[in-house]
Amino acid sequence: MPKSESTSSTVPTLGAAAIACCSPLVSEPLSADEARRIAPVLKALAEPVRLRLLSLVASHADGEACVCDLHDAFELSQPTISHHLKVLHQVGLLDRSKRGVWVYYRVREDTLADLGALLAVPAQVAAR
Amino acid sequence: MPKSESTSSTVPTLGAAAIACCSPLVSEPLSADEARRIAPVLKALAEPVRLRLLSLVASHADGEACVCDLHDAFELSQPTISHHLKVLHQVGLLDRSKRGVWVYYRVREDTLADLGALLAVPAQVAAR
DNA sequence: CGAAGACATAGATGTCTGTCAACATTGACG
DNA sequence: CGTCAATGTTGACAGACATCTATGTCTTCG
Repeated sequence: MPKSESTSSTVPTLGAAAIACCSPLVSEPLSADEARRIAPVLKALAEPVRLRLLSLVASHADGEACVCDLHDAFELSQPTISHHLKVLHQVGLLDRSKRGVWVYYRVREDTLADLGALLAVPAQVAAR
Repeated sequence: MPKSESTSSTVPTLGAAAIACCSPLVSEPLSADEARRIAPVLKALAEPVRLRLLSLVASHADGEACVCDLHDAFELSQPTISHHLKVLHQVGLLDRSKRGVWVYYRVREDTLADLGALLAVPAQVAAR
């Protein structure tokens, strides 16, 4: 019986739930707590290799990619790639699912979209 | 005669120009160069204090705030706030303008909006 | 069972970074 | 001109982080 992983719920305080609550950055001052919750998600993205990893996963066929595919795209050791994927997973930007020997990663579009909305500039603010 | 600063052009390789070129993260794989250009901007944002600083500046009256206002909102030394503001300025997220003794910072909405667009999930991708 | 392959974890190491204290700079004002 | 107030700069230091090698854990397959 194939184990149906539930690693996604390992870090319940991060991910989309940490961001969806907040109004856009430029609309009202962010509280210290909100900033502390959101910063790790941005920090996970703020690394060239992880940015490319996320982008690669998202644009891969079927929206998911296994570690081997991703590893081949970089000149980095497999543990390093694994480490970066873990970081992206921990903050809720990537979903993991193990099928057979392979582990597939998929972009959590809700988290990414929430981040995008947080950074977006609402029309009434832009017309300043 | 009040000096009209041009500190904005100190780091021409960063800011909005570094991001506006790229299609959304999830649309196609990011090149290594694009990732290298974009990551510093995200890294500047990926810090709780800087997140709050940007948010504070944006929601301040007239969209700008002087260092003294910002400093008062944190329990950090003035040099530390100054350092964070410099980081945000260097990547093109904040504009500086000195008027008399005070230095006013203002959010560069173009850079921020470009970042938001980069992270946004286009409709055709979301409908997967 | 045993070997091989895919991925994760652990420990080590060099580099980056957030913070502060001390000092420098600049403009207002008596 | 001299003092004060608002910012920026420098140097130092502790903690965080990206990367590697070595090793561990599963899963498949002969």
